[in-house]
Amino acid sequence: MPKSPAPLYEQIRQLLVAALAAGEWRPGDVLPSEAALAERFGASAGTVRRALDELAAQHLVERRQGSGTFVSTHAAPRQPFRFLRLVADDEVQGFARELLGCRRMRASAEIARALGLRTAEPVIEVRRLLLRRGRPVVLDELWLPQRHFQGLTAEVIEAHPGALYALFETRFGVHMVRAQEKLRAVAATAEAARLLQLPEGAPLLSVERLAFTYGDRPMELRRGLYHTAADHYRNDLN
Amino acid sequence: MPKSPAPLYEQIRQLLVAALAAGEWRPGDVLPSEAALAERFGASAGTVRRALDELAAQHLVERRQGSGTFVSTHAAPRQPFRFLRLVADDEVQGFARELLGCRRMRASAEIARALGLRTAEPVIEVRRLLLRRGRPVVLDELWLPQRHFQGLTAEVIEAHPGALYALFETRFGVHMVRAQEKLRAVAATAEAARLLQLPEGAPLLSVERLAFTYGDRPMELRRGLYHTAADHYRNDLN
DNA sequence: GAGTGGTCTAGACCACGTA
DNA sequence: ACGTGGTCTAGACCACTCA
Repeated sequence: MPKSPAPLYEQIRQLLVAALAAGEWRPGDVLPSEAALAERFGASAGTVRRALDELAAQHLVERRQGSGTFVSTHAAPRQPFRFLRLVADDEVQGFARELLGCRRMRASAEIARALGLRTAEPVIEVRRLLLRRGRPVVLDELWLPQRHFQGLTAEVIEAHPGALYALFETRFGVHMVRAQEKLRAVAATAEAARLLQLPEGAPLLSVERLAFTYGDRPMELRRGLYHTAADHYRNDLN
Repeated sequence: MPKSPAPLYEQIRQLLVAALAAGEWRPGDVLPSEAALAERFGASAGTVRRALDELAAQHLVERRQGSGTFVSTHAAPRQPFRFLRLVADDEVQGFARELLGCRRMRASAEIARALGLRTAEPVIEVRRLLLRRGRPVVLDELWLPQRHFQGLTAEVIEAHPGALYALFETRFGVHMVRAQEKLRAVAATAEAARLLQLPEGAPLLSVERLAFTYGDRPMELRRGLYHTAADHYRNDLN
């Protein structure tokens, strides 16, 4: 509990997040206008505007002058790989994908801890490759709490043309809002080397990601192994 | 040239950046109050406030309620290593430093291109180790345009207790504002292995950083090799 | 042309830090 | 007690999008 109550724009921001989490508006939908929201929350337009600006800064919504304020979506619009920081040295864009597997399993202690589950709760494991110019550059393994992703199978993934996070939105109503990554340099295991067509022991960039949906609830643990010979992980520091 | 002129708050922001670059206020100094700046620029307090908020979001200034608006500094206050994303797995903080060398040299083509110099222009090269619990974890090499760092020697570095970027501010008036990093996994060379006390070929995280001062002028090229056994590079994605 | 977000203003009041 | 930034309001006008 804060000593002094949070400012009104912050309270409104939280109410809007709660409404987004409850699905009042889906990704891609347009929100009510500032004036309408001001009336709904009994605040001035300026205060609602501030709340919306904060949400836009967090990429929860997207503002378009003349059109309205829209719920952000991983589908279609901008980058289909908003959270993927791997870029080609020659700036070539895009990846091909190859699904390696999708199976149900029970959460290891580590996976359970990361996702806030009990050990041995059911999770779904997905493994795949990302390729650039026909060469594999990323080996991805990811784990999802099964209760939020009922019905996710290899067929569903293969049938979906867009990014995984777009599939999660449209099919399961799970929108990834932010993520934390831990990076390390590791030596390729025999299996990783085989899949990435590298010698065993080759240096790989290990990227462990925990992705969160509305309300900071962890919804995906992902471990990527990036081959960084002709690609690099780009990061901007402010 | 933009068709329509930039908004007033953006013009004011740019004027403030220019004043910061010209040294009208030094890192740590307090800026004039919002009201004073509003009079100076002939704008309303709200418009100046917006400009200052943008600068605060970019970490160019720091606002303290009741005290004033201050020019950001790498010296003392918050993190002495604002741009260093390497954290210990057990969250232990801080590093010891060991200077390996500081010498004048001529810019290679690559260094010149990164720093916007002509090939063979004079630069200063610094090499050092960062240690945690007595063990080396980072091997840093960095290159600086000599004309902006006249008088930088090993003795000057050794005599300075704080972070390098704090030294650059106080001694050379160069404040690093933002940076771009490119990360790769590489195999330790013989020399890197020796300095980091690792077997040759061990996987290392290579971090190539280009740091910019006011006005997006590149002022430092740095290449770090991070040993990521008990530490990891942390990144937050929004 | 109607409706949306974007800019700019003026003013009131509050919260905080310092002397 | 004073000066600072932080919040909130009300209203005017502009710029853009789309039917």
